[in-house]
Amino acid sequence: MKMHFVERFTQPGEKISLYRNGAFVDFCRGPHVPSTSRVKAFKVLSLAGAYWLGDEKNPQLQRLYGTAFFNKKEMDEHFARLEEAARRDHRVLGKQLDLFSIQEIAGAGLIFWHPKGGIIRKIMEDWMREECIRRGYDLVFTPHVMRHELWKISGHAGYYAQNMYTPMELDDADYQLKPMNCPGHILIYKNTPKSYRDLPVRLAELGNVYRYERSGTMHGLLRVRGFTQDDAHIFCTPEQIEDEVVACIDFAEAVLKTFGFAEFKVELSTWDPKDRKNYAGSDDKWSLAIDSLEHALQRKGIPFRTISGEAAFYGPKIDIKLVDALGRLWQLSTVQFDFNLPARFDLEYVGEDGERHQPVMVHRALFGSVERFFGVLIEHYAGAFPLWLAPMQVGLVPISEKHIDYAKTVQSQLQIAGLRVELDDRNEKMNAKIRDLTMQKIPYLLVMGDKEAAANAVSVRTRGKGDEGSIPLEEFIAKAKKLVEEKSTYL
RNA sequence: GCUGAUGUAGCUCAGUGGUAGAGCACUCCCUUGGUAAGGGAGAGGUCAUGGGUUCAAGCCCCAUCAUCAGCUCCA
Repeated sequence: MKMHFVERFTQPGEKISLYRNGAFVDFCRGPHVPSTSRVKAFKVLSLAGAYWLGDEKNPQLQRLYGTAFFNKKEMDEHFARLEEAARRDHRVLGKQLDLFSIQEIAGAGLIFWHPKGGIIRKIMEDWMREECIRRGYDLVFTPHVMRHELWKISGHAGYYAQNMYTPMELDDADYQLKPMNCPGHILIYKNTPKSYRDLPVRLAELGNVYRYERSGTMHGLLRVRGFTQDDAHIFCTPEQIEDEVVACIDFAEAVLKTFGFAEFKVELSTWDPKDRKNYAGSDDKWSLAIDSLEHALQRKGIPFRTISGEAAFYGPKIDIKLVDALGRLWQLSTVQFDFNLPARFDLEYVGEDGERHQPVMVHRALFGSVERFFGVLIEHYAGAFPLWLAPMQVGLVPISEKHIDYAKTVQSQLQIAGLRVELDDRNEKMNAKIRDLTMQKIPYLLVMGDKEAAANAVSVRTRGKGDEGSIPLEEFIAKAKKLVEEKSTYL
């Protein structure tokens, strides 16, 4: 193995390096620790296969993973972080909190949203749809299966075929599940002639797409075979691009802020002009698009990293990576140019000059995938959702059977106020009810006995704070409604 | 897809060739309790699926499916 590198790096004029630890001499770019005595804390982590030179066509080697630190404290902190991440694992929390499941009998990578996950999804989707309408998008719905002919025109049947479910034959035609929503939106755009006065046309859809993922690649909600994109396509004139991109970034910021993510990083992926032949679209279009994206980011005053050669073949893009509660990065939102599809579908609009022009198309997804966003959300909050998102917002704990009637009147008043309530009327001691509901991470538990029933009050136990004493029911309702209204992350 | 591991009750897991187990959850009974687990009884299993070896398989062998840790690829 080392001979491969010796041969590769020992061309005339090339500098090579050798490292020595005691009797062990290694041919390596380095650096190595000067002495193994510097390594005060280390641990073997795992054993796994890895492809020779990272290419799956090459044979696999056994790779032994380990980690080392200058002292025990640093190592302990590292493992504490890993444990914290494991404790927040959305797959584990999804089971404990009964949010979603994946069923072997139904197939890998296909998500079942249970009632408690479903209500969160409904809140996410309602918010997204209303926000789209407020921001000038039109909502559309497109079919889940469409004829193979369409995917040939869009080019997916060619360059995306490995990721698509195979066609199903029906009458005289082959139909295929959609891996993307773009062609559907394009057909709606094309259905009527467009004037420059109609632009920009912004079509949005929470579209279910299906992609074949290789068997070893699925991971909970984060990598699946069927998912929902909060997808939109904006058809506009070249002059409108910059404003549209700024609006998309504003929108993305609003999404992240609303769902509790304070931090994010932005990357601008551009082409590599030296590799010209690998990109569709004219030079003019590329430089206009890259300039627009850059100007938009500068106008927003957002710091970003430009990565050349990372663009899709059909256009440059902005990727927004959010930073979660543990400092991990997640790629979700994306704003992409597409020079390919407007040409393939021969899109046009009539300009001020009375001539036909080709519109520019921007593709954007903010949650990215509703499933993945939900997975990240679960881990970010460790399952302790803010009040407006919590599937069960209030848990009711009658102290004894005598207080169940009062608890029912409290329940109906909370429900009338629009709150999601769980009444624990089991034949259990109060302590057991508090424990069980606490483990469900319910934001508020209301304990009620003789004193509360007499005063039309509730004893409030707030998640993470404990017993906060009795207050009038009306007061609690007003407070809870306000926090929901504000989408507060505090209780 | 590849390498390695795993798959037993709703959940978490024990069981290493000879009658399938525990805790929690569930049902019923007793208990009516003031801020994180009261007590008792009961019910619950094609031991992932399909083959094979054996007098006998949850356990050994093969294949398939799924999951996990990685690799590779992505929203």
